[in-house]
Amino acid sequence: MSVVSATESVHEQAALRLGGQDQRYTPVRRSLVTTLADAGRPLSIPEILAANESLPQSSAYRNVTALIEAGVVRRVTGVDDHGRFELAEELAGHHHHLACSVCGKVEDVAPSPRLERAMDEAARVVAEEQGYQVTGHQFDLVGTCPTCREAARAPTMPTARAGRA
Amino acid sequence: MSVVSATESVHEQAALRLGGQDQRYTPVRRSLVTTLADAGRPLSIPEILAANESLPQSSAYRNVTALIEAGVVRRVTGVDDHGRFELAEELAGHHHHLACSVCGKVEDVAPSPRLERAMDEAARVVAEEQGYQVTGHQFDLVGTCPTCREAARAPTMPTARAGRA
DNA sequence: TATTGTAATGAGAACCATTCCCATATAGGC
DNA sequence: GCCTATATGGGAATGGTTCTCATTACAATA
Repeated sequence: MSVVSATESVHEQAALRLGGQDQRYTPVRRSLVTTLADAGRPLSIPEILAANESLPQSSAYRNVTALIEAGVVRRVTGVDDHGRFELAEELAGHHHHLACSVCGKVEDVAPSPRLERAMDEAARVVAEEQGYQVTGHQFDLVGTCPTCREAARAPTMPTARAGRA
Repeated sequence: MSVVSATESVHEQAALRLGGQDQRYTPVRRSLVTTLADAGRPLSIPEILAANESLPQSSAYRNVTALIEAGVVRRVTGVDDHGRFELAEELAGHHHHLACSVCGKVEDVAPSPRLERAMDEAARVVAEEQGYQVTGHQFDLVGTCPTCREAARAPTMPTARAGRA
């Protein structure tokens, strides 16, 4: 559960975890990990494709899934139609998210000790009361990013959707 | 921002909010609100349809969207492929969620004052540091529900998906 | 270095939750 | 009752994600 921060160690960890499942750390997978590490925030598949010109969509989806199964990458639920992906906490460190409800962009937020303590306590209480085995938590802030606040004059309003997450 | 708890008031509020947008509080919409109020946890469209035998899927989606636009219903992002819906906080009260990562079911969790204070503080800090206008927060616990823990012997493992939220 | 088995790749088809379309039905206001 | 606007519901369309399959790259072994 130790947090590894140097970029090289991220690749080592990824190779190790894939190897543990008889899977290879191929160039495509390495570039995916690099892209996610460099971004420092959860990326959607379109964002990943934009950062990797020649990467086919099907390879992006397939390899992101492979990395999830190996525990290298984690799926993040955002506010728009796209799933977003980031390095697993063991590789990128524990943190939270700040999502823009207008454009869907998601930023990383550093956790505070006080908040973490309060959340752990809440998890304990709930585990007891409802009989769940609590494995993790997610704290997301929702707001409007500076860019979208700026653009708020031009009436490009956020659309209410029943739709996909 | 006052919390209305009696079921009748929920309908009054719903009618009021729809009326404010020149929309009608029709029988279909009333039954949707009743279903969500009775459930006491966020429901997916399939769950809503199961509770309303004769309701066409298209009407469920269309009216959930109408209720979202009127501020009666809120969309919740869960851990599986389905969007989930619950009454807006002004109607159902502020609370958090506990999602089962195996079957996707979501339960409501009562908030604790200490946790709320910590989260508000976190929101303030982030608003300052990143220039966002923070409009809300979401705290979700993830775990395994008693049913799925029981079933964990039979190897019906949760599937890793890049997929839809 | 040829061989062989296994996993990865990429193009496109398939899938399916969600949205859109349109003809019909219903609710209020006159 | 009539008129107009909104709601309904069946089904088609949309589009993000997943699946299929023929091909290619890799690793180990001889």
